[in-house]
Amino acid sequence: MTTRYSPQDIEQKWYRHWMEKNYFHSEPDEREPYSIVIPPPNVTGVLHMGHMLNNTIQDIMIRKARLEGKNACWVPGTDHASIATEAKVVGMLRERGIKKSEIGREEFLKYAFEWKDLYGGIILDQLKRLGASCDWERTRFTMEESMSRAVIRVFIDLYKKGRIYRGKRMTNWDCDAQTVLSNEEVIYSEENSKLYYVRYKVEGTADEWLTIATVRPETILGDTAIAVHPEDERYAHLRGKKVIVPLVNRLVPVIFDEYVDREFGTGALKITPAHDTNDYDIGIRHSLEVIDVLNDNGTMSEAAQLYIGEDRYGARKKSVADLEAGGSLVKIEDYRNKVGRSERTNSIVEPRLTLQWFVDMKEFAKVALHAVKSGEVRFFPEHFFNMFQSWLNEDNIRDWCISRQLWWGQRIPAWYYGDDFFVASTAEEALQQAREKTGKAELTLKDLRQDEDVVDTWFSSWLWPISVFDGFERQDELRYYYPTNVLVTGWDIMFFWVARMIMVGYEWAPDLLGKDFVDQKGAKPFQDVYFTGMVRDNKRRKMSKSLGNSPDALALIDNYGADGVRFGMLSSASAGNDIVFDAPFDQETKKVLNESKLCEQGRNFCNKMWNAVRLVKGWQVGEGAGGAENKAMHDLSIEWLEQKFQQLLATLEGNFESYRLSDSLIALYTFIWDDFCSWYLEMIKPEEGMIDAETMEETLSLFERMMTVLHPFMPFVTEELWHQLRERKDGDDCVVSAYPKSGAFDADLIGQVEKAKDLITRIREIRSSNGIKARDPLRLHVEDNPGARKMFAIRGLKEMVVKMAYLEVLEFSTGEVENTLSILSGTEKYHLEIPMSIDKESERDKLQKELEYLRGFVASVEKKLANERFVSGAPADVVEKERQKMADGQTKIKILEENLSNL
RNA sequence: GGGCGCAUAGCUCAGCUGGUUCAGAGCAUCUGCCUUACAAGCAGAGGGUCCGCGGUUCGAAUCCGUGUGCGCCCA
Repeated sequence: MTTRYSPQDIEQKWYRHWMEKNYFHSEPDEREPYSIVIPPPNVTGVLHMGHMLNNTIQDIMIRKARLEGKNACWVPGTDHASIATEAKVVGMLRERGIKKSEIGREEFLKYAFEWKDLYGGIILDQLKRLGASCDWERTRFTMEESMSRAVIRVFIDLYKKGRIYRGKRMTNWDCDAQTVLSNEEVIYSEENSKLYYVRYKVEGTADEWLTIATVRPETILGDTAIAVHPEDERYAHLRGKKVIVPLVNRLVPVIFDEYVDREFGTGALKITPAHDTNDYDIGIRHSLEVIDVLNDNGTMSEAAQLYIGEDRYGARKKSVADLEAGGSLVKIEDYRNKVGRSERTNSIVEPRLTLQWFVDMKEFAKVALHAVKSGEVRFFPEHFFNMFQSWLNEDNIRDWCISRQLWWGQRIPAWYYGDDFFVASTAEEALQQAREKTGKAELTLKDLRQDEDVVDTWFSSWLWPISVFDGFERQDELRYYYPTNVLVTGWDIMFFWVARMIMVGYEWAPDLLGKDFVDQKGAKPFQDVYFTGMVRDNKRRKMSKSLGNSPDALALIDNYGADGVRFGMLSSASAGNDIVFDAPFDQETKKVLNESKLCEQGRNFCNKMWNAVRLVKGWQVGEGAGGAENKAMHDLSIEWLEQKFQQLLATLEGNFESYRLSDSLIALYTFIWDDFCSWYLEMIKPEEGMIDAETMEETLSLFERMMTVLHPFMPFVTEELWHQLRERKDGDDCVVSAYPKSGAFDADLIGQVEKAKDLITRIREIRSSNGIKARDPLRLHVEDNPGARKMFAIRGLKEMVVKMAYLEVLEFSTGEVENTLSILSGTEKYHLEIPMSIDKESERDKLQKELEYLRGFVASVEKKLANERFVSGAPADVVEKERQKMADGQTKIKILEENLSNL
């Protein structure tokens, strides 16, 4: 073995081995299932920090379950990401000189699938580098045939139930992509704009004007009212009056509505129902006309009357010029406002009325809310329920616009004939319906026209926990794996994904699986939801490709190994909290360096364990090596570490229950590095390299159990060391080893050894501060008292202290020993001989300080105990603890006082 | 404007049901060590008015109120 651990070859080797052994594959059997469905990344995606965090957590949960003997199944896959993928494919075609509009739908989809086959699997391969133990045979894709069938089935089902409808709605329109965007696909940010003050003449007056302020003067062409606040005295006299819209000379009413903010601009608001969400609502309240002045592509429509065919920005310039020329422009101010842009095309989003398909969310929201409120689905951390609730409550819930003006996706199963439409799974069925409805038997397929749009990608994803098991078509697998155990996802998609999956579970699981099943196991798609935080840079910005503030995930793996990166990601990620990733920023190149102190710590940890194996494997096993004294010390060391290991297992169990994975990893790190390497191995380390067989065996046994327990967090290094430790038979791999059962532990023994460790540390401290070499033997005298007697009665403990503190002599004494430094450890008193004269002055100072602190401490405890309300009010064990503290404190004070007077 | 969250060591964060084994970890800093596993290491050390103010309590980093600063979500 080399002196340094190098992850590169080792990680590839073991991943290949695991795959060859097919360890990650799951088939239903009689074992308890443990299932997770991956939040499917976009096919267009590449691995970023968020994925690494998220998938590391899933891998930990699934590997732990596997080690515990459960039938672990982690289903991977990707979603088709309508908008993003279509944009990529259009880009690819453009490079080849092909226009989307020229080739038609079918041809386009061929190219899209071609693109997907080429690039769509990249992120999944990257997950393998991270060590993700997905069941790759089960890899799914949301545009697969059976998953698409499920989408259509659910669409039709909901339509029949009256929960999908078609309607005109104010939607976010992307003029470049010419599609509706969901709210979540629009990014709002502050931008510099202008506020134009425009005056409208009041009808029937010679020179009375009403001035409004707007950032979008081109929409004046669509104005159908001016609104003011009903209590605004400035405008009270205008009740019942009309004003003339400039440029188009349209006569529109002055209306009174409380929505208007009197403080903003002039307190008068132009109302353009076709192009503003709030205006639309006001328009409905006041029965206003809706004039849509924009075409799909962002140019002015015929209804605008002016600038027809001109794009919206050109129209803005011209309208401003014309307003000025006509004397309607009062002034222009600089202004900062929030502007919404398309996440995909960066085009400014236009609020626009369009005919769309909607899912009625009222009932769904209630069900999802109840599922979490009742505890059937548990959130970790819990406080995310607040956000969940505020989104799903009756006042805030909005119907879900599911149509997208794209080709890449499941086409909406609706066929039009004139003003009628027919929702059906096939054109033939739709034709049948059309014939019945119209009474025209002569209708043919050619008379029908299918909706051009596709459904939102999330309409595929919300079926994921069921559809990955083909649950809408056959239930054998669903019956076994459903409900899944945990969903691990970012809180940013709580609404478009988590909530909707819950809705689907409750809506369809009872039909698919039957009442008995649901009564027993629940309809929910998952038991727990673990929300991960966002990975942010040191300025607290979300790491993203567009900001360029994210280190390259794969480069990090190259630098530190997957285990190192997993450690780094996780050690700073407590549940739900955002993590600030520590990648440094190069001021000169303005680029994030692919470096990380946290990952370095993980890499160092691997190296530490690697070297521990080197040490252990370097020992020769010899009969009776070291004699009886060593044997006693070894036995104690083993016993102590075994007890601590049990304690560790109990801690881990508790942490896992509540998804405190970061705490678990830190606990393991501390145990392995400190307890095992720094203490245990040093305790048993033989002088001459010969060790007795029993100690060797115990050490190997402990080591391999540690590897199993650490395996979920750091799978590669543990597998490698598992094999370095012993010769293994085929199939005897760490990844499928047995997770140790936790049991009781002897807290008293642990406590006694901790006391001994404290004594050793104090001796080392004295060495360090007095410049005594670590290996200069010293003489230690223990003052005889029952506590010390008890401690040193433990077989092997004295030998252990002698060895770890490099003592020449350790013996009981009754009185003071000349020229010694006194040590107070626990409530025991020791005298350490040192090979130089003692600086009594500084020693006195030190003792004095310690004494002061202790007296203060004891005084506070005494005060507490003197308080009747504490003694009677506090729990008995707390009071008892305080009494013990006081007694110990008093003993210590006595010892310190003695020491002082003896100086 | 409505809501959620955060504020603890120089930095990044733990601290789950209030009780000096609770003021902690890692990194960074300082001192001494190439001690036969590991310098990607070993042995030690220093460092905090737990954001301010008020309250509840026998007792508050922890609970409540309030102020300030920051982040996010919704409008």
